[in-house]
Amino acid sequence: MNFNEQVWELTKKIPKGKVTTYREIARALHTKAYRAVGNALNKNPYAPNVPCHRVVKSDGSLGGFASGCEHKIKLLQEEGVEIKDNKVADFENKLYKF
DNA sequence: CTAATGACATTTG
DNA sequence: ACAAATGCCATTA
Repeated sequence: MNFNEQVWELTKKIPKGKVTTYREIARALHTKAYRAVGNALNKNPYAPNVPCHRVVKSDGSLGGFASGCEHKIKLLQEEGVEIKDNKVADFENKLYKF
């Protein structure tokens, strides 16, 4: 319960034009449950409230998304994040650290 | 309470 | 470098 809320709160804190990884979120929560983080975002009852599309995998790939990763790619590009071959360009540069 | 699952990550083949 | 297997944590059935 609390865990998911924490995940969503952190996800909400991600500034526009930046991205983060499930691992980073888990680390911010002082845990290694990147799996659970993915699960939390998957449920994501605060769909428009939480920009889950800014959360990507550790290698910069978008990972899986509920409404098609293609749409998320477009959203990220709108926010200024360039996507290259299903991966974030300048990933380390755009990566948001908590 | 036990078992299965997933929007992951890391190590092997 | 790519594909498959294994490990992880919290949630859900």
